[in-house]
Amino acid sequence: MENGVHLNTVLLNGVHYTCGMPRPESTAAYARNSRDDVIEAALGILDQQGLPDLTMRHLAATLGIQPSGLYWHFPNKQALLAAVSDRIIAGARSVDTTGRSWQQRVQAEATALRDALLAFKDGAEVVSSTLALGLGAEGLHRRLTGAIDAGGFDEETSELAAATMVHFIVGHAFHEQQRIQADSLGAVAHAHTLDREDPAEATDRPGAFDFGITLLIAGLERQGTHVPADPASAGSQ
Amino acid sequence: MENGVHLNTVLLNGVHYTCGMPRPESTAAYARNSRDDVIEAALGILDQQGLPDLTMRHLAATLGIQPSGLYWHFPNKQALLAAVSDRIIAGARSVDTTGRSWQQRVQAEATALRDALLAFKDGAEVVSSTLALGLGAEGLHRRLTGAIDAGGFDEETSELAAATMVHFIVGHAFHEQQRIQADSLGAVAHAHTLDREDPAEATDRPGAFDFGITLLIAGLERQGTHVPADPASAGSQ
DNA sequence: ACCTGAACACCGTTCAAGT
DNA sequence: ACCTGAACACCGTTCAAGT
Repeated sequence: MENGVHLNTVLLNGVHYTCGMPRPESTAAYARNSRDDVIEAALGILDQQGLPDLTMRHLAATLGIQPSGLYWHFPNKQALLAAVSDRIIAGARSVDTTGRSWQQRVQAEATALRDALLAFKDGAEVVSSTLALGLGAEGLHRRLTGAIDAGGFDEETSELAAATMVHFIVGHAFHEQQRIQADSLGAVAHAHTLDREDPAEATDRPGAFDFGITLLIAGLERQGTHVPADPASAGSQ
Repeated sequence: MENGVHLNTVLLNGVHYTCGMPRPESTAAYARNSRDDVIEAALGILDQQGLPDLTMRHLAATLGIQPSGLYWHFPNKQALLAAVSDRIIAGARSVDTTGRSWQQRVQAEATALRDALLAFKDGAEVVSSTLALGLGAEGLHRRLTGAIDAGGFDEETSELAAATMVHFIVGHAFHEQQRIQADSLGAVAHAHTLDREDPAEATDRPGAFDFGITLLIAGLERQGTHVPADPASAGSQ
């Protein structure tokens, strides 16, 4: 793959790499990517090839640098994925609040966040791993708590309900994205092998997402503002 | 690692490997594991080392065979993990149904399933990936739909509600397990760096799980038996 | 400030062959 | 029935050094 032409090293040897100068006509021996360039390239690979192909080596090749060069921008791959996650979440469209009930607002926020996860291939999986690890992607929580707060619940209720919704939103999107991929891969292969009774198949009917969110909102409406901590729960022990 | 002593190949050369015979005193040149042995060993590694150490090579070494030997038992690693997932779910304790409301039953089933996920290190992550992929772990769905059905809901409602709960249960357990691990690793390191305001930290207070399940049950109680398909939902388009 | 070059210590999977 | 041996095509990460 190396092109045999001689590099312009003679020119480069005389450069004073005055550090402050931003992108000096890009006459450099290597790519000189910014941290943002790296994230953008990662999002590109993610969307067009998927998470399995988002390797440090592949990403580096896309940027025209060596794999080790990435470690100047990020301490490790997890940190890179956290930055990618934040970008995916930040891409969620903003919701028009004016004149809407808190229920409508929660529905709209949840849908916007789900759409953001679905906008990138394997987006839900990336965000899932990132927020399980406790890195980034707090935008999910923030927007949902904000919407629920409008219902006048106490802070604890809002946060717990938001956390419940986050798990559902991400889990549902993850599941749906995998199903899309499985369908596109095995569409022809399994086309006439359809003796369908798989319970996982029942989940993907349209409206499953809206149903879940509606269920949680209905739960909040019924609970009111009190936190259920009574021993009547048939719970853990 | 190879011990220099001579193998008992002389004895082995005379063997008629009559295929039906089960475990013939185990006088064999190699380990002769059953498929079940492999799953058991995988569960052992998972529980004591965690998912990152559950590699085909490590697993093979534990069983005393070559990595390639595993591919006689399973077509690939995903299939192995699916079998491991099924085992984890099957380990959920059974719930005493007698004289309990459907709400209590749902709570108990959900708790039993969560406990099963938490019983093995990284159990939630393994099950999460498996059921996202659409392989196995349907035990989760089955038990929850069974419990919800007792509330007299129509089949569609039961299944959608169960799917919602599955996402919450797995997501919550995943999150909690990662937090446990992060705490155990960085307990000393971050002990006096605690200027806490992380919203993810607010999630892990005890009762967050019960809250989520209670919220979903309350939602079901309010929804009754009708499926919300009216255009009043502030949903996706 | 941003990257190279080279190495280290790994992966999952295939396949012919052995017993 | 259950596994070996050897190979293929990869991984993430470190670190001294270069410009």
